[in-house]
Amino acid sequence: MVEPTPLRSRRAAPEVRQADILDAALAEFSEHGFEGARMEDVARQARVSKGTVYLYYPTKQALFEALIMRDIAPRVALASVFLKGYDGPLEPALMRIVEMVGAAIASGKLPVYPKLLIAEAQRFPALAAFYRREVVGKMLEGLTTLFDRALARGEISGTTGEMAAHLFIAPILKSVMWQLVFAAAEEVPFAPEPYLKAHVQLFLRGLNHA
Amino acid sequence: MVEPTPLRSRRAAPEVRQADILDAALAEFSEHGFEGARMEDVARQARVSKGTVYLYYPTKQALFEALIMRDIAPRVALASVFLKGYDGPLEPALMRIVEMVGAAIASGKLPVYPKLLIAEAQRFPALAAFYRREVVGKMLEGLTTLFDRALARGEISGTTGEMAAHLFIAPILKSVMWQLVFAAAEEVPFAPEPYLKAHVQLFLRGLNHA
Amino acid sequence: MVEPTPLRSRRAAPEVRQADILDAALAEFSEHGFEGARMEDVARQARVSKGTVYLYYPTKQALFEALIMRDIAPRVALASVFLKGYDGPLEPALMRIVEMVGAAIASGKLPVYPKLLIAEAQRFPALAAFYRREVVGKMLEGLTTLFDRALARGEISGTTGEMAAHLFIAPILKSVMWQLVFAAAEEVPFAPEPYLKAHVQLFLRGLNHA
Amino acid sequence: MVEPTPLRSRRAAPEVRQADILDAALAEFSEHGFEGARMEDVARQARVSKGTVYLYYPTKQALFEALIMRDIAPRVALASVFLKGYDGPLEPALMRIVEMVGAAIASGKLPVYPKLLIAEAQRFPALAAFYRREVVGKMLEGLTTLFDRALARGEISGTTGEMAAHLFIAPILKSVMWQLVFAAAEEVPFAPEPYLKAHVQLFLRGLNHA
DNA sequence: CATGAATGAGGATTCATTCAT
DNA sequence: TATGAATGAATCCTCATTCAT
Repeated sequence: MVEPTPLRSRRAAPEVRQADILDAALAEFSEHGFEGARMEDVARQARVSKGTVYLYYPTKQALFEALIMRDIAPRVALASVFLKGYDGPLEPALMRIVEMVGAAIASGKLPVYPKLLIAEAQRFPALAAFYRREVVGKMLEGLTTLFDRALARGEISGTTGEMAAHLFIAPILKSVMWQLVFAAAEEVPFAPEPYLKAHVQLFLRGLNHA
Repeated sequence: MVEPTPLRSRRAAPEVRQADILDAALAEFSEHGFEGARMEDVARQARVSKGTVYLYYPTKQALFEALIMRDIAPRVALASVFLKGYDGPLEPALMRIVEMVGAAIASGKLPVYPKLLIAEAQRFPALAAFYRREVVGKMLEGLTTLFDRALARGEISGTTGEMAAHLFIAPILKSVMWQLVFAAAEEVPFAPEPYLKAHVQLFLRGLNHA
Repeated sequence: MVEPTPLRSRRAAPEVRQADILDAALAEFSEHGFEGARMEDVARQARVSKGTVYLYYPTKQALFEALIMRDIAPRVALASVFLKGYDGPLEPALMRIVEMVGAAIASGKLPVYPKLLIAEAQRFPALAAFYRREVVGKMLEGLTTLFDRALARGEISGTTGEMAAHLFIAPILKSVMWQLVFAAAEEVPFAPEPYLKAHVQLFLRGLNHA
Repeated sequence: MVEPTPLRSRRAAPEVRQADILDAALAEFSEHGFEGARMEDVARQARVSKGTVYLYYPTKQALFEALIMRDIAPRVALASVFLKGYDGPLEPALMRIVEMVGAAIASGKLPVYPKLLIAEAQRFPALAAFYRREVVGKMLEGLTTLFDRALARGEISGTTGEMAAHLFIAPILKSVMWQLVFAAAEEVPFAPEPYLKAHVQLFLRGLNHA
């Protein structure tokens, strides 16, 4: 007598469902943090039942980790390939990087992963370690290679490639955090693009850029 | 029905109790974040009963806010006085600042407030606004004054005081976050002192420091 | 972390569970009043878990209101139909009414709603208004119709139908309250039947009943 | 160093304090019922400390009982003396009674004891018994005497004095409850005076009043 | 595979009562 | 006597997780 009215065609491919679930999880974790996110809301937003979420991800923590894994690996791979393959002059590369970050911030599609990681690192040391190794590590490696080559070419001088990499990313991190934390509280929003471009210029000058 | 077993002499000065409670709250919020912290644990760590915590702070959120307020006001005042009163050469001032940050990181007594703020900003917009205005704003003001004077003296050039202030703090923020997020995950801990000193030197060179 | 021990077969019809829960709520509210009733006890008595109660009734107040609604609507409808459809002589109708009340009191199955309403009216003005309108109002309407017809027939005289209705119910209310309040305190229980029958006779004589 | 600023002269006579406390208790119990009333609010309203309340009344229940005792004894005594001493014609006496009740209702100073009793009788059987015996019992005794004398005089007939007493008070009880429960919910407030006067007339006619 | 009703441990908050001062 | 800070048992409600269907 009861006629179930599936909200979607009864069988979407499992990959599709998993993607929906992770999308929903991203939205919920972003908005409420790990503790604050409710599995029920994830399920509803993914248009599946609570049980289905548990079918693919046995715990809330597993869902969180899967989310991080999914979204980060391809981006890191892309960036890493770009950085390691690049052998041109430094300035355009750095400019391109900060332009991408600036555009991401401006578009409002800023990934909330850094914020989530900062907030939840203590709760999930394994996750922090993973992020440190696979994300931050890979990115720093790529940047270090970039700067090492520039040093070898004599394009810059006065530090090591690794140090340069660490120094270079600091204002990027600051811009991202600023946006994530203070966006709502700022009367006059702090524009990241001019800031990041000034950073590149000052940074290169500091490195005796030819 | 109630059989009280005083955990300590019935009368410590209320200020002492409040301080104990806030200390305990700092520890618990730092370790578990806002959601994860349990009022019961705060009470236990402060060696008072749950009821006593509520005697002074009517809600968990009020406790959180009181904590932020207590620890931040005096530090900001101190730093602000120093920065606005200072009129000497730039380099020693910047070095002193990064040395203090480096020492704080090394001592393990790093304040967790930035991390807490980043994690909870969305939940407490008012708190984020307060922090933006009273802490970050005051510090940036002080630094802006510092750089403006150096610009006026011709000690540096090529940017504005405000931009310089924003650029200067980025690696400090990165160091602090790095420590708070990755400390446990690092095989070889990233030493902040050399990094911050290199930052100052590169930064000043970038500003055409005389 | 959760180890469910189903207290009954996992699937009773939801209507059955809701009925069980409302039955349990009636018992608990009757015995302890609104504040005194514990959701846990309601759940235990309904042989479901606390969570299940909240599944159907999101708050204690919602449970209370649902309870009132469930039990009152059908009774009022029945009584109202009877009263409005009746067009015979007055005395047998009034006698039948007081006999039903007397039987309810004697059977111990006296509905506690009037008592609950009196106790909680201040806390739930909306509920009091509902009760006034849907229960008391409908009953008085029915009785008013009854007396108006008797007046029109010349069977009684000397007042209005509405006044007669209000006067007629007073001893019924008193009997019910008496039972609910003093039942346990009475050495010699006050028998409601003779009282209510005397009421009808005296009442009709007062109305110049032919 | 701390200079206590007593809210009143340090030592008011204990009787005065007790009276203040009971006044406050009446207000709080009336508004919130037994469970809902908070000892702290009673203390604040009586302008004493919580400890002082407990000095005179060891528990909340004791306070509640003391309150009932204080306010009821004298009123009952007064009414009882009046009723037992009265030997005049019935109608003026009954009219005087209903006028007093009507005035009390109209003045808004309706005593909330009946409502409190109804709400809390189950929780405090001893209190219900006391009320039944000392208040209701004494009042009914007085009324019974009144009606018995009228019967003896042949002023009325057709029932017993006790039955008449019970029947007479029903509309009074109804009026009081009506006011306490429905006052806020009524668009057109039900006026008790005409109702009660109609009651007396109909009641006496029913008793074959000469 | 998918569902969603059911579970119950957990945690924030309240408040009657105590007792050192 | 009088105070009010301190206590902690009690209770409402939430939500991650389970499992019968």
